[in-house]
Amino acid sequence: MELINYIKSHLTLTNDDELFINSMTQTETYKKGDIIREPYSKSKVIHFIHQGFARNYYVKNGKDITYFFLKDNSFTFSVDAVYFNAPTKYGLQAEEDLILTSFKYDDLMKMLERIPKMAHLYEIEMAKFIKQLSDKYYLIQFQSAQDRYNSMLERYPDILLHVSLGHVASYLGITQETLSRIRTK
Amino acid sequence: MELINYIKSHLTLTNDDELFINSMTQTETYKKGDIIREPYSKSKVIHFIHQGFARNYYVKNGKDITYFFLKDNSFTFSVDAVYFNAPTKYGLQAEEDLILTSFKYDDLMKMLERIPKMAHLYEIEMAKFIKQLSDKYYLIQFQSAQDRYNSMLERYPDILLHVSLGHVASYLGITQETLSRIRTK
DNA sequence: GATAATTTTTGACCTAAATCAAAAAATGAA
DNA sequence: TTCATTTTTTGATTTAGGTCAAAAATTATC
Repeated sequence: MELINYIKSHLTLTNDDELFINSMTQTETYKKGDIIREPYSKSKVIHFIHQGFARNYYVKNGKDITYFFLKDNSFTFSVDAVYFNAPTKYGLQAEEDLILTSFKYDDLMKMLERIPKMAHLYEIEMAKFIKQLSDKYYLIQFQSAQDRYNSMLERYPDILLHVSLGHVASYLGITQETLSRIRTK
Repeated sequence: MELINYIKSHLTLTNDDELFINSMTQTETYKKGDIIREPYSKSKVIHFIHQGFARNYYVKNGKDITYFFLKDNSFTFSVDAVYFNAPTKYGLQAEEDLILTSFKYDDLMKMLERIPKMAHLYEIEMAKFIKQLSDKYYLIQFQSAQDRYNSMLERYPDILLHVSLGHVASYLGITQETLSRIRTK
């Protein structure tokens, strides 16, 4: 869904508001595997996934580890960069061909000033992110590899269709070999 | 620090604003070990820790597991209850004698309406929470028990002084026995 | 201060999952 | 369709950290 339609599905915009928002956002396309943001960037850009599938990742001891998967109709940005002016560990990569609509955090603030009811939408988006992080944390803290895979199957079966085994394994905090063995059980 | 002073350390309040805020908040004290909120509550109350030390916890297979530690001058509430009207897995317990200032989420919305510049403070508090969750997640995803303890020592040495070994161990996602062995290394 | 209750440490053993390595399968390119 | 590259599976081995149990130390209660 386009960003503007996503917003309009939550609140009513005047024509002028719509033009204002469009003037502050840019839409780009990426190919599968493209890096949208490198790790250690301090970019304060917020991305909305219009179409496709992406992931946040980081590199640790030479290993590529998936931090988060991102579906269409979701937002992503670096909390470290935007709120703490610090480089983020996490890069952003297209898992498949991608259409993104992006805007600067500072411009978001201008939009919220002009269209105050959008602030609540932003608040909800932050809450969604907290909930996802929190659920994921719960999943990993004391569950076996099998349990982790099971709840992935249950909650995000669609992700498994889009993504290589290695990316899922590191997301679940297990090795690729272990995940492979679990799947063939 | 008192909630009102915490707010005033970030922005200027008129006398009227201050009275308004005070009229919507309540301060209570708790003893070490007291349960402030039971797991599975749907309470939409936001707590500010004025003095003392607390933790979020949950129970899994009969085991008590620490989800998060909470220092003074921090806020805590259930994202599930407030934003998704769902019961939260997590309870809230005083790790030591506690003074809390509490207010309802709905009343926070009234405060933000009246004092719009407070909205940014709330936004920052949500961002802080995301950062903490995110850092904690990073810690647990692919680090050894030793590494987890080390970064705890480095980043939150104060927590270790306040809290029993078992509570710290479950927070780090390891058993109490393992943590004990690590400490005596 | 003695006893009870809780918390922490130590020990022996076991298991889930990591590591290393190589084969098989799938995907892509020429 | 063949060859090259990447991804997934399978196998053998190792190990970090879990489990169970009991002793020691600390803290709380009468």
